[in-house]
Amino acid sequence: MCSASSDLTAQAKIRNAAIAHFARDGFAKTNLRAVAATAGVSPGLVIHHFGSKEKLRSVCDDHVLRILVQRADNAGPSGMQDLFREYLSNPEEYRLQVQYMLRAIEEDTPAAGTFVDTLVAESEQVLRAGIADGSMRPSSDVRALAVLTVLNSVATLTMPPPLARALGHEQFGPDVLRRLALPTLELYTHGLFTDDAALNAARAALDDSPQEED
Amino acid sequence: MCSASSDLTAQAKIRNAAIAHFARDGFAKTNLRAVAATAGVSPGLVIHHFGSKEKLRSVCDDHVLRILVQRADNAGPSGMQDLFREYLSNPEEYRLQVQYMLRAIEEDTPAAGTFVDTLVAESEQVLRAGIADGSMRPSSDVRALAVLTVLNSVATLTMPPPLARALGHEQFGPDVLRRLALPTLELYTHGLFTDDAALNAARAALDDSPQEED
DNA sequence: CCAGGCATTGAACATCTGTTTAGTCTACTA
DNA sequence: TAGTAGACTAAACAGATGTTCAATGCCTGG
Repeated sequence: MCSASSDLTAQAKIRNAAIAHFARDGFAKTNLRAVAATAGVSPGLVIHHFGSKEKLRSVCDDHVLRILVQRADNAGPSGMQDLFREYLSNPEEYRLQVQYMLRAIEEDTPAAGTFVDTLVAESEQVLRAGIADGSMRPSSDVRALAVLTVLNSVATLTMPPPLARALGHEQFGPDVLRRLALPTLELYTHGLFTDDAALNAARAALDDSPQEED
Repeated sequence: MCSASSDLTAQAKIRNAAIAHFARDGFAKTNLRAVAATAGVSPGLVIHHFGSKEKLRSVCDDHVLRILVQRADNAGPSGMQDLFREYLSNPEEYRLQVQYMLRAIEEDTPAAGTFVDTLVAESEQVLRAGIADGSMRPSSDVRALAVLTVLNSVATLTMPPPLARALGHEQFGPDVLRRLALPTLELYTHGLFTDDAALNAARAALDDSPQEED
């Protein structure tokens, strides 16, 4: 849509280039000269417009955050499911933003914090609704379950290359996601264990040492 | 046990310092001067003994890998369960090594690749055994399920700070692990959904777009 | 047309960091 | 005792990188 780089202001070109580089290589490994090069400007202009590499990062954070929460709001409160669906159906642009935010989560950026909070809150809301209407099983700790589902979703989208290779793919992508979809849904529908042995053992173990000892 | 740094050779002190720094800050953000400082030697000596920062990394990789697989072998082939148990019961030392290896997985190091392959293979073996003796439900894709369980386990141990904070903790640690244990076991025992709607929908969706059938 | 401000650049600067080098000290050996 | 090899250090080197600066071009308001 708005990918004609000539139409964009230099600030926007720099920001987009930075988002791409930060998403692909991470913040530390990205240097401003490379960002300036893909933006088609001089290194000095980056500083002139954004002040410093760190401020550039925070601008990118806010920009991606705003786009993602806006999309999430448009798509309705179905939690992480949307992330997957959009990831599968959408072109490069959205993948880039998701990848950027996942990087930001790893590097513990403020914007990533609010993004995660949003995801967890939505997920918890979905879980409580599902439990209320009987489509989901009650849980002993809905909050923890929400964190768990978000964690597993984020982990899937950030799947490290070694694990992707264990499935026969060079790196994570739509193919891997499709391959994992069925086992994941099977797990979420029927569970894995056929009896309560492991669960009861865990309950007993947690009762033994209810607090932390270190 | 062997933490009296005076007893160690300079090579070992440098290696241990490097492992600690790589585990805490990652490879890129770690500089040799910091490693040399915590090892109590000069920067030049690091190069003198290891040749380069990259070779130092590979030595650390192999060292940690050897320790971890040795522990895994001692504990028997119960897959990731051991990682958690040892993580919970053991002092700093083991946590450091696990953290180091998780960093290596993110950065896609050769040693991390073999470590992941070991985990996935063990996990798949455990799953097939469980399915055979009836303690686990059959899966449409055992290999993918093995990757999924390893992925979720690794994700839990590498839980990013924003998600840990969503549970009220400053960062990941034994407390968070204990908090997640019960919901995880509940999920693995009973599943989450009360009917097959989502599962059947996914099956239908995957039949619609059978991208590749390798 | 002019003046001033803004975008932009190329070069320079300062720092960080991996690495090299020359030299010192120590320990062992003949 | 003398010599040699290796551990070790301090200093310097070289490249990368974030940032600054002076200068140039461009556009706009007066």
